[in-house]
Amino acid sequence: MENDNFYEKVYQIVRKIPCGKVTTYGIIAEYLGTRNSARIVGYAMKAAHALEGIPAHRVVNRNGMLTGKDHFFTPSLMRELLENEGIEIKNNRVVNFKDHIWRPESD
DNA sequence: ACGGTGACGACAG
DNA sequence: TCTGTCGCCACCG
Repeated sequence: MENDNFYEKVYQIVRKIPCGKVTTYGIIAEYLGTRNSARIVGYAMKAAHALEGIPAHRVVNRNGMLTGKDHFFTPSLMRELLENEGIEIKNNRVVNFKDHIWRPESD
């Protein structure tokens, strides 16, 4: 279904991210056909904070860094949620980031 | 209606 | 390798 709302498109993808996996803003933007709008994806995630069922903590930047942690209720929440799912975080970064990447196309 | 803003990413030095 | 700069564009006041 063509949804004109860019945010909603982003949310639909983020909702699909499996437990224990992560993806990046750029991957989502690219999958939506707007490779240069990764920034907008991040902006959308900020707004997603108010919604339910959006695992925003599973979206990190291209380096696997938790750049959005400051936008959570507490800065440590993002890390805690990921660690609960078996993802190890070291120095604000996902350890073995490559092994945890999930892509929308593999859904 | 319009300009500033930003949970990014690519590239130059 | 690491830091700085620039382009990108939907949203909000």
